[in-house]
Amino acid sequence: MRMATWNVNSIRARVDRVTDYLIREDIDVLCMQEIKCREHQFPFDAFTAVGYEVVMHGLNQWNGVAIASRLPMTDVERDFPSMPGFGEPDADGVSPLEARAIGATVDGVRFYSLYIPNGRELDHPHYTYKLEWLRGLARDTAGWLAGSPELPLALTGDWNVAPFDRDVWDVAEFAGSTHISPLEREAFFAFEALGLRDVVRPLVPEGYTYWDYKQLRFPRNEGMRIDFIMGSPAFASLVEGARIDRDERKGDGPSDHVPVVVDLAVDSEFGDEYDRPMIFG
DNA sequence: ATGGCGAGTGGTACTCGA
Repeated sequence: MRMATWNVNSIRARVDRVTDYLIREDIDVLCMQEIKCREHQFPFDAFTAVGYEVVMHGLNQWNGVAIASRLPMTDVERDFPSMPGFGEPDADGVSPLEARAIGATVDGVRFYSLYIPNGRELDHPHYTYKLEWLRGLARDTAGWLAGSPELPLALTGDWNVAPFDRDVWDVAEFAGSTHISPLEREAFFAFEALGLRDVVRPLVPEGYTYWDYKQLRFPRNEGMRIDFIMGSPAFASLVEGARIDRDERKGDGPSDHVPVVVDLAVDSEFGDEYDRPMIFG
Protein backbone atom coordinates (compact mmCIF):
# COMPACT_ATOMS: atom_id res chain seq x y z
CA MET A 1 0.00 0.00 0.00
CA ARG A 2 1.20 3.49 -0.83
CA MET A 3 -0.26 6.39 1.15
CA ALA A 4 0.35 10.13 1.18
CA THR A 5 -0.65 13.21 3.12
CA TRP A 6 -1.02 16.55 1.39
CA ASN A 7 -2.29 19.97 2.41
CA VAL A 8 -3.90 20.82 -0.93
CA ASN A 9 -4.95 24.42 -0.08
CA SER A 10 -8.42 24.21 -1.69
CA ILE A 11 -9.46 21.00 -3.43
CA ARG A 12 -11.57 22.93 -5.94
CA ALA A 13 -8.57 24.99 -7.05
CA ARG A 14 -6.35 21.87 -7.19
CA VAL A 15 -8.55 18.93 -8.20
CA ASP A 16 -6.84 18.23 -11.53
CA ARG A 17 -3.38 18.38 -10.02
CA VAL A 18 -4.44 16.07 -7.18
CA THR A 19 -6.15 13.42 -9.30
CA ASP A 20 -3.31 13.48 -11.86
CA TYR A 21 -0.88 12.95 -8.99
CA LEU A 22 -2.86 10.03 -7.53
CA ILE A 23 -2.76 8.15 -10.83
CA ARG A 24 0.79 9.06 -11.83
CA GLU A 25 2.23 8.13 -8.43
CA ASP A 26 0.02 5.09 -7.82
CA ILE A 27 -1.32 6.33 -4.48
CA ASP A 28 -3.81 4.06 -2.68
CA VAL A 29 -4.77 6.35 0.20
CA LEU A 30 -4.48 10.14 0.26
CA CYS A 31 -5.08 12.20 3.40
CA MET A 32 -5.90 15.79 2.42
CA GLN A 33 -5.99 18.98 4.49
CA GLU A 34 -7.33 22.47 3.81
CA ILE A 35 -9.89 21.30 1.28
CA LYS A 36 -11.72 24.59 1.97
CA CYS A 37 -15.24 23.52 1.04
CA ARG A 38 -18.50 22.04 2.24
CA GLU A 39 -19.72 18.64 1.23
CA HIS A 40 -21.95 19.88 -1.62
CA GLN A 41 -18.94 21.69 -3.10
CA PHE A 42 -16.47 18.79 -3.03
CA PRO A 43 -15.51 17.45 -6.51
CA PHE A 44 -16.40 13.82 -5.72
CA ASP A 45 -16.94 12.97 -9.41
CA ALA A 46 -13.33 13.75 -10.33
CA PHE A 47 -12.19 11.21 -7.75
CA THR A 48 -14.68 8.48 -8.58
CA ALA A 49 -13.76 8.88 -12.26
CA VAL A 50 -10.23 7.71 -11.44
CA GLY A 51 -11.27 5.01 -9.01
CA TYR A 52 -11.28 6.62 -5.56
CA GLU A 53 -13.88 6.95 -2.85
CA VAL A 54 -13.72 10.06 -0.69
CA VAL A 55 -14.80 10.74 2.87
CA MET A 56 -14.63 14.37 3.92
CA HIS A 57 -15.37 16.82 6.70
CA GLY A 58 -15.89 20.43 5.69
CA LEU A 59 -18.07 23.05 7.39
CA ASN A 60 -17.21 26.28 5.52
CA GLN A 61 -14.50 27.89 3.40
CA TRP A 62 -11.85 27.37 6.08
CA ASN A 63 -9.96 24.22 7.05
CA GLY A 64 -11.60 20.96 5.94
CA VAL A 65 -10.05 17.48 5.73
CA ALA A 66 -10.67 14.40 3.60
CA ILE A 67 -9.39 10.92 2.80
CA ALA A 68 -9.45 9.46 -0.72
CA SER A 69 -8.93 5.72 -1.13
CA ARG A 70 -9.20 3.14 -3.88
CA LEU A 71 -9.63 0.48 -1.20
CA PRO A 72 -12.75 0.36 0.99
CA MET A 73 -12.83 2.66 4.02
CA THR A 74 -14.58 1.75 7.28
CA ASP A 75 -15.13 3.27 10.73
CA VAL A 76 -15.09 6.87 9.47
CA GLU A 77 -14.89 9.34 12.34
CA ARG A 78 -15.05 13.12 12.22
CA ASP A 79 -13.27 15.08 15.00
CA PHE A 80 -11.99 13.27 18.12
CA PRO A 81 -13.55 13.16 21.58
CA SER A 82 -11.17 15.60 23.29
CA MET A 83 -11.04 18.06 20.36
CA PRO A 84 -11.64 21.64 21.53
CA GLY A 85 -13.55 24.23 19.54
CA PHE A 86 -12.62 27.81 18.74
CA GLY A 87 -14.38 31.14 18.57
CA GLU A 88 -17.57 32.70 19.83
CA PRO A 89 -19.14 30.37 22.42
CA ASP A 90 -22.78 29.35 22.18
CA ALA A 91 -25.35 29.88 24.97
CA ASP A 92 -23.79 26.98 26.89
CA GLY A 93 -20.33 28.53 26.66
CA VAL A 94 -19.09 25.99 24.12
CA SER A 95 -16.98 27.16 21.14
CA PRO A 96 -17.88 25.54 17.81
CA LEU A 97 -15.78 22.67 16.51
CA GLU A 98 -13.78 23.18 13.30
CA ALA A 99 -13.30 20.64 10.48
CA ARG A 100 -9.74 19.56 11.22
CA ALA A 101 -9.81 15.80 11.77
CA ILE A 102 -11.19 12.74 10.00
CA GLY A 103 -10.25 9.11 10.47
CA ALA A 104 -10.84 5.96 8.45
CA THR A 105 -9.59 2.39 8.43
CA VAL A 106 -8.19 0.86 5.23
CA ASP A 107 -6.93 -2.73 5.10
CA GLY A 108 -6.62 -2.79 8.89
CA VAL A 109 -4.60 0.44 9.02
CA ARG A 110 -6.11 3.37 10.91
CA PHE A 111 -5.47 6.74 9.25
CA TYR A 112 -6.21 10.23 10.53
CA SER A 113 -6.05 13.27 8.27
CA LEU A 114 -5.28 16.22 10.56
CA TYR A 115 -5.03 19.95 10.12
CA ILE A 116 -3.55 21.27 13.34
CA PRO A 117 -4.50 24.90 14.12
CA ASN A 118 -1.97 27.51 13.02
CA GLY A 119 -1.73 29.41 16.31
CA ARG A 120 -1.34 32.82 14.59
CA GLU A 121 0.67 34.63 17.30
CA LEU A 122 2.11 33.51 20.63
CA ASP A 123 -0.24 35.83 22.53
CA HIS A 124 -3.31 35.01 20.41
CA PRO A 125 -6.17 32.80 21.66
CA HIS A 126 -5.53 30.65 18.58
CA TYR A 127 -2.16 29.66 20.07
CA THR A 128 -3.81 28.38 23.26
CA TYR A 129 -6.35 26.60 21.06
CA LYS A 130 -3.51 24.97 19.08
CA LEU A 131 -1.86 23.65 22.25
CA GLU A 132 -5.14 22.35 23.68
CA TRP A 133 -5.99 20.76 20.32
CA LEU A 134 -2.67 18.86 20.27
CA ARG A 135 -2.97 17.87 23.94
CA GLY A 136 -6.50 16.59 23.37
CA LEU A 137 -5.37 14.56 20.39
CA ALA A 138 -2.53 13.08 22.44
CA ARG A 139 -4.95 12.17 25.22
CA ASP A 140 -7.28 10.37 22.81
CA THR A 141 -4.38 8.70 21.00
CA ALA A 142 -3.16 7.33 24.33
CA GLY A 143 -6.62 5.87 24.86
CA TRP A 144 -6.79 4.30 21.40
CA LEU A 145 -3.38 2.67 21.80
CA ALA A 146 -4.12 1.53 25.36
CA GLY A 147 -7.14 -0.33 23.99
CA SER A 148 -5.27 -1.68 20.93
CA PRO A 149 -1.49 -1.64 21.48
CA GLU A 150 -0.89 -3.46 18.18
CA LEU A 151 -3.03 -1.09 16.09
CA PRO A 152 -1.29 0.24 12.98
CA LEU A 153 -2.24 3.90 13.49
CA ALA A 154 -0.97 6.90 11.52
CA LEU A 155 -1.62 10.50 12.52
CA THR A 156 -0.92 12.31 9.27
CA GLY A 157 -1.21 15.86 8.08
CA ASP A 158 -0.20 19.47 8.50
CA TRP A 159 1.03 19.68 12.07
CA ASN A 160 1.95 23.37 11.88
CA VAL A 161 4.94 22.66 14.11
CA ALA A 162 8.62 22.64 13.11
CA PRO A 163 9.98 20.15 15.66
CA PHE A 164 13.67 20.98 15.05
CA ASP A 165 15.50 24.18 14.25
CA ARG A 166 16.64 22.67 10.94
CA ASP A 167 12.96 22.37 9.94
CA VAL A 168 12.90 26.09 9.07
CA TRP A 169 15.28 27.82 6.69
CA ASP A 170 16.37 30.42 9.24
CA VAL A 171 15.35 29.93 12.82
CA ALA A 172 16.27 33.55 13.60
CA GLU A 173 13.44 34.62 11.27
CA PHE A 174 11.02 32.78 13.54
CA ALA A 175 12.09 34.26 16.85
CA GLY A 176 8.92 35.10 18.73
CA SER A 177 6.72 33.35 16.16
CA THR A 178 4.56 30.28 16.29
CA HIS A 179 5.64 26.85 14.93
CA ILE A 180 8.98 26.72 16.78
CA SER A 181 8.00 27.65 20.34
CA PRO A 182 8.94 25.28 23.18
CA LEU A 183 5.31 24.61 24.10
CA GLU A 184 4.38 23.66 20.52
CA ARG A 185 7.39 21.37 20.27
CA GLU A 186 6.57 19.86 23.66
CA ALA A 187 3.01 19.17 22.47
CA PHE A 188 4.41 17.56 19.32
CA PHE A 189 6.98 15.40 21.09
CA ALA A 190 4.31 14.18 23.51
CA PHE A 191 3.24 11.87 20.67
CA GLU A 192 6.69 10.29 20.68
CA ALA A 193 6.29 9.68 24.41
CA LEU A 194 3.18 7.68 23.48
CA GLY A 195 5.29 5.50 21.17
CA LEU A 196 4.54 7.25 17.89
CA ARG A 197 7.38 8.30 15.62
CA ASP A 198 7.91 10.34 12.50
CA VAL A 199 8.24 7.45 10.05
CA VAL A 200 9.53 9.64 7.21
CA ARG A 201 12.46 11.44 8.80
CA PRO A 202 14.75 8.40 9.19
CA LEU A 203 14.33 7.70 5.46
CA VAL A 204 14.26 11.34 4.30
CA PRO A 205 16.47 13.29 6.73
CA GLU A 206 16.52 16.49 4.69
CA GLY A 207 13.86 18.58 3.02
CA TYR A 208 10.93 20.90 3.56
CA THR A 209 7.26 20.23 2.94
CA TYR A 210 6.01 23.85 2.70
CA TRP A 211 7.18 27.05 1.02
CA ASP A 212 5.22 30.30 1.31
CA TYR A 213 3.87 31.73 -1.94
CA LYS A 214 5.43 35.09 -1.08
CA GLN A 215 8.95 36.46 -1.43
CA LEU A 216 10.38 33.79 -3.76
CA ARG A 217 10.40 31.31 -0.91
CA PHE A 218 10.43 28.27 -3.20
CA PRO A 219 13.08 29.39 -5.70
CA ARG A 220 15.25 30.33 -2.73
CA ASN A 221 14.37 27.05 -0.96
CA GLU A 222 13.25 28.93 2.12
CA GLY A 223 10.73 26.44 3.46
CA MET A 224 9.48 24.60 6.50
CA ARG A 225 9.09 20.95 7.39
CA ILE A 226 5.70 20.81 9.10
CA ASP A 227 3.82 17.93 7.41
CA PHE A 228 4.34 14.60 9.13
CA ILE A 229 3.24 10.98 9.26
CA MET A 230 3.38 9.93 12.90
CA GLY A 231 3.04 6.15 13.15
CA SER A 232 2.35 3.79 16.04
CA PRO A 233 4.92 1.01 16.56
CA ALA A 234 2.79 -1.41 14.50
CA PHE A 235 2.46 1.17 11.70
CA ALA A 236 6.18 1.98 11.77
CA SER A 237 7.02 -1.68 11.35
CA LEU A 238 5.08 -1.71 8.05
CA VAL A 239 6.99 1.21 6.49
CA GLU A 240 9.34 0.18 3.70
CA GLY A 241 9.90 3.49 1.91
CA ALA A 242 9.22 7.23 2.10
CA ARG A 243 9.63 10.40 0.13
CA ILE A 244 8.71 14.08 0.00
CA ASP A 245 7.46 15.03 -3.47
CA ARG A 246 9.15 18.41 -3.78
CA ASP A 247 8.40 18.60 -7.52
CA GLU A 248 4.71 19.11 -6.70
CA ARG A 249 5.56 22.66 -5.61
CA LYS A 250 6.56 23.44 -9.24
CA GLY A 251 4.52 24.28 -12.29
CA ASP A 252 1.21 26.08 -12.64
CA GLY A 253 -1.13 26.37 -9.70
CA PRO A 254 0.69 24.40 -6.99
CA SER A 255 -0.36 24.13 -3.38
CA ASP A 256 2.10 25.75 -0.98
CA HIS A 257 2.58 22.26 0.57
CA VAL A 258 3.83 19.07 -1.14
CA PRO A 259 2.84 15.41 -0.61
CA VAL A 260 4.63 13.27 1.96
CA VAL A 261 4.50 9.60 0.93
CA VAL A 262 5.14 6.22 2.55
CA ASP A 263 5.05 2.68 1.19
CA LEU A 264 3.61 0.09 3.55
CA ALA A 265 4.01 -3.67 3.57
CA VAL A 266 0.31 -4.43 3.89
CA ASP A 267 -1.15 -7.63 2.48
CA SER A 268 -4.44 -6.45 1.08
CA GLU A 269 -7.50 -8.38 2.11
CA PHE A 270 -9.20 -7.09 -1.01
CA GLY A 271 -7.23 -8.96 -3.66
CA ASP A 272 -5.39 -8.07 -6.82
CA GLU A 273 -8.27 -6.25 -8.50
CA TYR A 274 -7.57 -3.30 -6.23
CA ASP A 275 -3.88 -3.15 -7.07
CA ARG A 276 -4.40 -1.77 -10.57
CA PRO A 277 -8.02 -0.67 -10.87
CA MET A 278 -9.46 -0.51 -14.37
CA ILE A 279 -9.99 3.19 -14.11
CA PHE A 280 -10.07 3.94 -17.82
CA GLY A 281 -12.79 1.41 -18.60
C1' DA B 1 13.81 27.28 -15.08
C1' DT B 2 11.12 26.73 -9.31
C1' DG B 3 10.46 33.94 -10.11
C1' DG B 4 8.29 38.30 -6.31
C1' DC B 5 0.88 35.41 -2.80
C1' DG B 6 -3.26 32.86 -3.29
C1' DA B 7 -7.50 30.85 -1.52
C1' DG B 8 -12.13 31.85 0.13
C1' DT B 9 -16.49 35.12 0.16
C1' DG B 10 -23.83 38.39 0.20
C1' DG B 11 -16.62 39.96 -2.76
C1' DT B 12 -13.93 44.82 -5.90
C1' DA B 13 -12.10 44.75 0.73
C1' DC B 14 -11.58 41.68 3.75
C1' DT B 15 -9.94 37.16 6.47
C1' DC B 16 -6.85 33.51 6.76
C1' DG B 17 -2.53 31.14 6.14
C1' DA B 18 2.94 29.84 8.58
